[in-house]
Amino acid sequence: MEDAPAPPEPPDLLTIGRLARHTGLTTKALRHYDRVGLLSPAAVDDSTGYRYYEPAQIAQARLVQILRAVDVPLEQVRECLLTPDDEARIHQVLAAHRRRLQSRLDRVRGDLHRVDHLIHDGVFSTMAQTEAKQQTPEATTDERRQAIDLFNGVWRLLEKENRTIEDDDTMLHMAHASRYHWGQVGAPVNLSRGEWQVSRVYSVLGRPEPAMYHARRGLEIIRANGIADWDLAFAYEALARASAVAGDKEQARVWTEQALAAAEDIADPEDREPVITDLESIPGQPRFW
Amino acid sequence: MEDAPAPPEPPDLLTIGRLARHTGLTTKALRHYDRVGLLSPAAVDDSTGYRYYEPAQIAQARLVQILRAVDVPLEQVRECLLTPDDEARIHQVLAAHRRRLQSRLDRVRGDLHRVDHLIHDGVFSTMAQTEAKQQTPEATTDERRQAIDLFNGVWRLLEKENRTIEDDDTMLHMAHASRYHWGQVGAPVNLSRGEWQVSRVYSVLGRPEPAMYHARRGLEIIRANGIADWDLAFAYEALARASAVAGDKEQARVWTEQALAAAEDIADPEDREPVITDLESIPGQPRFW
DNA sequence: TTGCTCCTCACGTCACGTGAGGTGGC
DNA sequence: TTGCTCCTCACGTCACGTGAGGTGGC
Repeated sequence: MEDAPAPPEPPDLLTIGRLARHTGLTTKALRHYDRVGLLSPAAVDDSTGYRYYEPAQIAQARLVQILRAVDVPLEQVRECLLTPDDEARIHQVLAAHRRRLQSRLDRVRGDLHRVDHLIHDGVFSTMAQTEAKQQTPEATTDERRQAIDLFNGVWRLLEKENRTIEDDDTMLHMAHASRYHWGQVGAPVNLSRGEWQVSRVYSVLGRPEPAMYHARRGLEIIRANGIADWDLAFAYEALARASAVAGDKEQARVWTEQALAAAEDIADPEDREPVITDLESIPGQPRFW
Repeated sequence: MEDAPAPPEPPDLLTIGRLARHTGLTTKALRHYDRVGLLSPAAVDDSTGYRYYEPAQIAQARLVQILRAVDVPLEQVRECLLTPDDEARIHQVLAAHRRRLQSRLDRVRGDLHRVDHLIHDGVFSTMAQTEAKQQTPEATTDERRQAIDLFNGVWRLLEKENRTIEDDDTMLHMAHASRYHWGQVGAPVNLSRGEWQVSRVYSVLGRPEPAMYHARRGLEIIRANGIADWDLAFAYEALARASAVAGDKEQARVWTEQALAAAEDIADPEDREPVITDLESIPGQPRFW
């Protein structure tokens, strides 16, 4: 009574193609999962090499599909399969993956902005600038160079997808080191930006107390020196983010409004966008942190 | 009078390490560029294998660094080096790369949203839904399934980074096909979403006339059927985007305001964010298109 | 002798996709 | 006989990074 020719399969077992159709995975992918031991068939025909899967494996394969569809790395998927039906474990994996994706997003967004600048200013004038910087390594003091390099290094780490705990240490101290060197050679605006970055690092690391502290210091420096425009908007952004990390949604909202208001006063409209974009990455839902 | 021990180098030529320091590239990267013939040293010492670069190559290497820093593929970098000082060519490459990055951004953003939903709703309830869908393939008509699959297929192509002209063709016709099948079996809301997607495809392909046409049709269907909420906001978004593609900044601004106003009325606040985010990817600067 | 720069392989990365070439049963 | 599903290698992807093991001149 079957309308399709029955493959030579034991009853109730699925061939690789059937499982593929049940799950939205490709047969190539399923063979790959077998090879790497992520999801192996319940039985294999010795003579033909045909793979046969149990019906219970459909759920597992489907879980793999769902996780891979949002690009969870195979190793993390493996962890989810090891402790089946462990919603808490999966939740952890997803939370970690969310952070990974956020870093990726920041990175791509950064690339996009820089490409826009290259298009806008032209590559050769950008090159001329870099050249000027690098040809006079003595003109800018070593310490200034160091402050800049450290600042950029922190950015790179913030955008790194798989930071180890050691990376976090490095990033943390590096941010302080950059701020320190700015303290030796920088203008007030450099100090406030240094405080901003230190605050950002603490927010990303989920430590509201220091995040809030340095965000406040940044704002104080800005006010004391009559700095406005872009830097002011970002000072409020830091406060909003730190508040969100602290779980204070109400305060986060208030500071976000302030940041948006300050963004309105930014002279160059093209400079407004980064503020808005950045504000968006503030976790509205503290449960993700 | 030199303070560093002079490497055994012909006068005025740079060793690989020096060039690296001049450009911010690593020596590993420079050796790689040599291997693949992207940037080869002017001279190589036969006995030691030492690479020596001409001072004129500093500018080339620096260009490579700048482009790679924003992740321009090596093949595109190669094109920029072939016609030196060709700012127009570089501009083209950068414009193409901007599109690539935009696709990447959309993709990561999509993953992030889906992860949020998985975290919010739980993986198992998501699986239960998928199961329900797939277990009753006869319950939903084939045509409905086709409309959905085509719709999703268009999304995948929109997020693809290196669309060929054939991909563009496929995407275009696929969007119309999806809309057609919805026309056979869908509710008005499906039709409006179909029109929205068709409009989006034309916008992405830089064709304002049809983009505008289908955006308008989408809005008409929505109004005729009293549809509101999210769909209404996106209808305005499509009009804003199409206007931007047409180069009409003023109209784009007006429709964007409308979209934002409509977003305010969306019941679930979590559903507001996608609208805002999407509005942001509208090119404010038509020169990029 | 120690340091520093330079060299060449060979392999790893990440998750499969793409053939080539062939089998087995309806 | 034709179609369809299934199989196993082997190689490619992208841009380098990571050792291992060694050289050459101050």
